[in-house]
Amino acid sequence: MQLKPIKPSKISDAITEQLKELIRNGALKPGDRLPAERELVDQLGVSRPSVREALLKLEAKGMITSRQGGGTYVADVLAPSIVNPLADLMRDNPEAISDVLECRHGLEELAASYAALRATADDRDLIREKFQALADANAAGDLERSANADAEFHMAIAEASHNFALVHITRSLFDLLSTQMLSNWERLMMNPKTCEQIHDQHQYIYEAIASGDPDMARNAAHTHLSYIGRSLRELGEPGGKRRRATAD
Amino acid sequence: MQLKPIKPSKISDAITEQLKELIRNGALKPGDRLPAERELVDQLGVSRPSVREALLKLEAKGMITSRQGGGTYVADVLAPSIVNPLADLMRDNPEAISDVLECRHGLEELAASYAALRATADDRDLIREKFQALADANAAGDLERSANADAEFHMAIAEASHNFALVHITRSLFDLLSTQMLSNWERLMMNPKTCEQIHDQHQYIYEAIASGDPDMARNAAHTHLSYIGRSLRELGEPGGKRRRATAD
DNA sequence: TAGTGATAATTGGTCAGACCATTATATGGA
DNA sequence: TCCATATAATGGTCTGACCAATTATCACTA
Repeated sequence: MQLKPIKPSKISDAITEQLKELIRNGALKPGDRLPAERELVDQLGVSRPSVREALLKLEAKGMITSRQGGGTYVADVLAPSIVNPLADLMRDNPEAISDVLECRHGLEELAASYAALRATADDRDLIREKFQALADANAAGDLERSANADAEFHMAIAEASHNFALVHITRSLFDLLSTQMLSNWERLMMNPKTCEQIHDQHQYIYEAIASGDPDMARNAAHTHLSYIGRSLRELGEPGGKRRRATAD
Repeated sequence: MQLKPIKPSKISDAITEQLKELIRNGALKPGDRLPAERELVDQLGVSRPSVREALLKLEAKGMITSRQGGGTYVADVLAPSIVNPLADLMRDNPEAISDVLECRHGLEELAASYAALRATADDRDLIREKFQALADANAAGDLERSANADAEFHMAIAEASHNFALVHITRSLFDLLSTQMLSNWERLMMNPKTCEQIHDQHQYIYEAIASGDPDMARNAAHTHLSYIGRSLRELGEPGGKRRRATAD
């Protein structure tokens, strides 16, 4: 059974809650200026470190911003509030992004292999449908639509693996990379030859799954994904190679 | 055009970045204890409030947790977003356990392949060490110790892949399956012949990684894990086969 | 009068040192 | 050996001060 902590009694938490409530109910609107720290100290009857802790937490959540000498202001709600710690960990860190990408690709090979073994007729129809939608979007030159179609194509394969965990993790990694994916896709699709090759690779994957050959499906997925990885590296890091083993 | 702030120079931000990097590259693993605040003060040459600010930010993001008198510990950033839903799924749906196992095995093959490519001399030493510890525990007949050693052996391989996403997800799945693993291990080890074969397979994996051949490492891992999966199915579901494609 | 520049007040950022509350560890006795 | 107590370690809070950046003020000039 889940019990609440007896004492959540950190002073700064109480202050944080109070301020969050003010922002929630509209007493503090985006752009409003908060009272100065020393003023809050007087009003709340606590010390300045406690007030600062509370403000720091809100700032870490992106709800307020502070400028030295300027004051503290309620952040614009329209601003993207990144609360996902993992996304934060990956931001400004291309290496971490490629790690996640690499991981996802490994899972997709696995999914392709199991999909070949376990896909039902309905699964195969759905994959074929997504493949067709992707080809159409590509032909139409609609980059955003084709990027989404690509994601749906690969997710359909994951679902055809009939492995709950695989589907879930794959989807999580997709979400994690969602911000990156469109730009990656755009860079890849700039080259018509690359575009054509990717189309062929998708078709091979589909055909391997449809024919029920797990090894062929895995190889097709591997070929496709290593091609994508290679292309992205060439585009993104001209002359630069991964150098992970020297990190320590 | 997007310009960077001229001075992001808050001291605590620098500390935060440094700690995040340590978490990213695995120097600080989930569950690890951070140095005490006063010790960080000495090491970094800054004041305690600055250190506290940095820690508070990380805590607000959910990357660490602090207990008064206890210390500060690294949380697992992937666990909440990916593993918690899986834990729920497994509780409601025991069938999902084999899915998670299957998924983990796929990730381990991937890890073995990348470990062969990227393992440093230190990595290889650690893997060898864990392999030896596993063999010793096995010889001593200590089931619990050998089950733990097995987990550590496979985690050492994951870490040698130098892919932080792979390490985190693998660790999370290990934790998720930890309750199952001991009983599985006990069932497997009841048969001396199985025990011996598993030892040989572990050795092949280690040798493949040490020789730096990714395909061989992947195959060795695949052989090992499919053997485990097969053995468990034979032991656990006598006469019963997976029947996944009918699940929907 | 309107604009401009220097000056002062305000405000967040940082520091030092101290004490308290809680937890972990070592110590000692049964 | 085991358990209770004493001790140390650690995060939480506080006071007070000074620094750095910003903003507001106001006198001065064109």
